Amino acid sequence: MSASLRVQQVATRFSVNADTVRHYVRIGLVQPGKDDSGYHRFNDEDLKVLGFILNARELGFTLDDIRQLLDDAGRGESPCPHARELIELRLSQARQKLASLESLVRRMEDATRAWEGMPDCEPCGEHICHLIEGAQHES
Amino acid sequence: MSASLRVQQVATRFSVNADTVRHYVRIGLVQPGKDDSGYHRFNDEDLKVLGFILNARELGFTLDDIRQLLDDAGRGESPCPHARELIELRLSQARQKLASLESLVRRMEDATRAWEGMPDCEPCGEHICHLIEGAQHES
DNA sequence: CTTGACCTGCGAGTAACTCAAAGGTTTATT
DNA sequence: AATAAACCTTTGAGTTACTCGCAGGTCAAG
Repeated sequence: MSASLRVQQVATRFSVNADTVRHYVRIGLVQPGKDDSGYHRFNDEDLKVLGFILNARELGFTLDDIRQLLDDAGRGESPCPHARELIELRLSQARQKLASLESLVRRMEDATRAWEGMPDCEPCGEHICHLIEGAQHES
Repeated sequence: MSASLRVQQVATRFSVNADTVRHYVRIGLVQPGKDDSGYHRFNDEDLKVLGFILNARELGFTLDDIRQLLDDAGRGESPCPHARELIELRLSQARQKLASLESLVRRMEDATRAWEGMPDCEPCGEHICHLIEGAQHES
């Protein structure tokens, strides 16, 4: 039906960088065939796989997770149980990262607020930067 | 005054991995002297620098930022103006990352909730994993 | 004098791209 | 037809901040 596409066309269709597509090809997540001159040709199946990858990526799966899910499907098994396990893991990791990022942002905001009323320090040999070295006492 | 310390002792004092300290030495952020047998010896100055590094790291500065601040101080200039600029940059980046992480977590939570009522899919050739492929329509 | 706990420098692995180099192909223009 | 622009290929390396492993040197205790 639809003609096979080359890398740039695929990338445009999915709104991603062509190098991203090439990356997935390089690590074997998608394995498009090649035409006579050695160019990759993405058929409907390849496009489906690529769409799946991008979708899963949006849900926080790692490329390694995605490889496992594709392997499951490739072996004729349902990837769903695996997907449920993995998203639980990735979600808990994402929540941890979120919490630590939130506290980082808070520290940074506290510091910038505190620094507003402070003068720049002149090199005194005592400390390297009193703004930074003083920041540890807040919060 | 205080005796010079070796890597492991320094690491313990600052509650970090010894390899982290070695990493900072390797990339030249701290430059402790060496004793006769080639072991690094951290004197008070080195400890001050290391403390500064760890402090700045807690405030979201990158190691490259920290290198610049140390260079400023090493040239006898006040690192403070630089520190104010850099933290503004890093804070805005952190906020962006936070926002995208928040939306990721939301997507993941939405997906897991939606998946609770859905059966695992049997391989049908139509899709790879309907859980994941169906997720794009939510939110 | 051997064991164990330290230390050294160096190379490589992590995640997911992104960029560049060197060269081949196709398409459009002159 | 010649040439230039816009593709494509493979491969290697750079990004961040460690972390681990290796091969081998050093030092204190039993």
